[in-house]
Amino acid sequence: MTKYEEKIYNIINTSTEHLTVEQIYAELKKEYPKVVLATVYNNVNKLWKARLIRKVSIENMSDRYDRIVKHDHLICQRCSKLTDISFEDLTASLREQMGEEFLSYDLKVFYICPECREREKNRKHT
Amino acid sequence: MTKYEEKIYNIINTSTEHLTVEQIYAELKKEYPKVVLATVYNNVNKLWKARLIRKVSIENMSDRYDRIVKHDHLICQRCSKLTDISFEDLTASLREQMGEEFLSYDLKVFYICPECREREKNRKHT
DNA sequence: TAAAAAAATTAGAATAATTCTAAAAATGAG
DNA sequence: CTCATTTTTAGAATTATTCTAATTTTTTTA
Repeated sequence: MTKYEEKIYNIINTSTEHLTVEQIYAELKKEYPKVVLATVYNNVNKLWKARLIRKVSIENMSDRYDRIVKHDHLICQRCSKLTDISFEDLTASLREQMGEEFLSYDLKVFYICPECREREKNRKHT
Repeated sequence: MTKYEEKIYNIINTSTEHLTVEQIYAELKKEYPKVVLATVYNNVNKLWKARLIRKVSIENMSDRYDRIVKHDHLICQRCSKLTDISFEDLTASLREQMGEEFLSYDLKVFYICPECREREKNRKHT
């Protein structure tokens, strides 16, 4: 692992958020001010291909990078806020339904977050 | 519904594939050669906001548009081929796990398609 | 139905996201 | 240390998408 690769890996793994390439770039610059955006692209792709990080694609948002530890995602349909959550593991059920071909799955659950819910409730009253 | 909106809606709903904006544009041009790409963007966004079509985002692929009818997606980890599939409905289980806040979910299942499986098997033998 | 208002479409510029290329720098093996 | 390999850099190129303002089409209404 090169120094940038390692640092980028650490940034992603210690963050509680789901970072975009731009955010990783901003973070990386604090330690290495001369680094260039293409380096971030190169390294996140390398890490992703090596399955050391996860890429999260959501409609109308740029890709985000996340720890590999298995978990699901909760997305607010109003503000697009993205939160980690763990639902009951579906592996057994999916393997049963589709056999040995099964590799992995990605589950996104949509809801309206408490903040947006509150905001909408207030709007209705006025 | 405007003529373009309707036609785009029909293209998406009668296709067995998962179309990109470019593919919809190409198809639409057959009937309306003067149409412009921005019109496709305008209309798919309008349809998507009205929840009349579905947007499918997968890592490293441009967004695709799909019929709204509830189904899951199967994605080959080798060739990225995207297929429709229906797994056991998770609504009840998710509602039980997270309560009334639950709105909907999106499940993607990864596997290696028969063609890629075959190709890899052959490669191993040589 | 004609004129006015509203909505949709167009062309093309602008922006954003990502990849590519070739040169320079860093690393590593012998 | 020296040559070969890998990584990084800078910036151009490409792709995807949005925006703007003018034009066209559709709808409303007097």
